[in-house]
Amino acid sequence: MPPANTRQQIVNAANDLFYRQGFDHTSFADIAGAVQISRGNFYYHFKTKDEILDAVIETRLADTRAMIAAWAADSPDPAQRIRSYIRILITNWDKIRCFGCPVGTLTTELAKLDHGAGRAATEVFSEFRGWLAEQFRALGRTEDADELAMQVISFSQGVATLACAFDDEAFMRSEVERMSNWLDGIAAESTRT
Amino acid sequence: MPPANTRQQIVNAANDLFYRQGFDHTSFADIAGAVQISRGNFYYHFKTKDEILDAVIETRLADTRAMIAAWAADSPDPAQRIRSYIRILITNWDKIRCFGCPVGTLTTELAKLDHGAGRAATEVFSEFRGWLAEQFRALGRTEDADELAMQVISFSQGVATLACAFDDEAFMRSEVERMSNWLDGIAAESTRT
DNA sequence: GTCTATACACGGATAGAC
DNA sequence: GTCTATCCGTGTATAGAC
Repeated sequence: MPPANTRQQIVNAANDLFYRQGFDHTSFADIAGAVQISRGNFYYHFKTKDEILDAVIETRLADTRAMIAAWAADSPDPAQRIRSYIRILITNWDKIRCFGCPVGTLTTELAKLDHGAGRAATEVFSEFRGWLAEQFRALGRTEDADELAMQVISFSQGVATLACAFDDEAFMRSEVERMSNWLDGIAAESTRT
Repeated sequence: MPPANTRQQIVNAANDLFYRQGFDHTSFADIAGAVQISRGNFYYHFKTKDEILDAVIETRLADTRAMIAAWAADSPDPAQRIRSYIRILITNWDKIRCFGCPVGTLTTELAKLDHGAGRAATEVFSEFRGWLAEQFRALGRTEDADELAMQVISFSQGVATLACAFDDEAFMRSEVERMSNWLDGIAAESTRT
C-alpha cells in the first residue's frame, strides 16, 4: 500500500517517542530514524519542534474524543462508562508500567519546561473530566459531579505513577478493583431513589 | 560566614534545579550559574552528571528520613503522623502547583530516560511507604498496612499531578480534607476494639 | 580548589540540489 | 517532497594554568 501521509507518520512517531522518552529528550534524529526519513526533510512539514508538539497534542485530543465516543457506544450505563475509563490502567498496563500515563507525564514535563503548550496538553484532562462529570450527573450526583470526576482522574494518576515506580501490577489491579467497588456504591445510591 | 562546602552547595543547587526543570533539562551551566562557580570547577567534585544525580538522590533520601523523624517526634498518634504526610500537599503547595511532587516526577522522568538511578529514586517512595505502613499497623491494620500505605502515597501523587496540571488549590484542599476524614474513620475503628 | 581554554558530539534549524 | 550539506549554539567533559 502507499505509505500514509508523511506528515501524519511524523506526528505518530513523535507521539510515541514523546510518550516513551519525554518531549525534551526526543530529538529530531530520533523521530527521523523512526519514520525512516532524512532529518532535513521534515522541516518541510514542520518549521519547529514546538509545531510537532502542537500536532501531537491535537492528535491526542482527537484520539481521546474517539475513545470516549467508543465507550459511550459500548454502554449507556454511566457507571459502566466510568469503569471503562478506570480500566485503561489494565488495558494499557504494558506501556503504563514503563512510561506512566501519557497525559499526566506530558503535562508535568511541560510544566517543568515552562512550555506554553502545557495548557493545550491539560485540555486532554479536561476532555475526560467533562465527560466523567456528565456520567456522574447521570447517576444523580448533580452537585458534586465535577469533583467526583476529578477524584477519578486523580485516582488513576496516582496509581499510574506509583505502579510505574514500583512496576507493581498487583497493586494496580487491586486499586482498580477498589475503585470499581466504590463506583458500585455510587450507582446503588442512584437507583435507590 | 565561610561559604558552605562547595560540594554540598552544588548538590543543593542541583537538587532544586532537577526538581524545577527536570534532570535531563538541567545543564552544568545552570548549576554552575546557581552556585556562582565556574563550569570547569565542579568536575573536581563530580566526574559526571550521573554522579551529581546520585548525590542528589542520597540527599533527598536523608531529607526524607529527617522529615519522618520530625513527624514522629511531633506526635505519637499514628493517625496524626499519617496526616503529617498528607499535609505536605498544603505545606509545599507553592512548589507543587508549579512542579508537582519531587519524588513522583523524578521517578517518572528517570523511567522515561531508562536511567539506572531510577531504582534509587524509588527508594524515597519506599521510605515513606515503610513508615506509613508502620503507622497503619499501629492502628491495628496488620493485614493491609502496606496496601493502605500505598493508597495514601498514590492519593498524594494523583492530587499533586492533577492540582499541578489545573493549578487548582481548592481541589487539593478538598482532597486533603477528604483523605483526612477517611483517616478518622480508620482511627475510630482502631479505638473501638 | 578554583579558574580559563578548549575538545568534541549533538541539538535545532537553514540552504539549496534533485 | 525529499535529499545532502552545512551553520551555529549548547551540552558534557578534559587539560592545564594558577
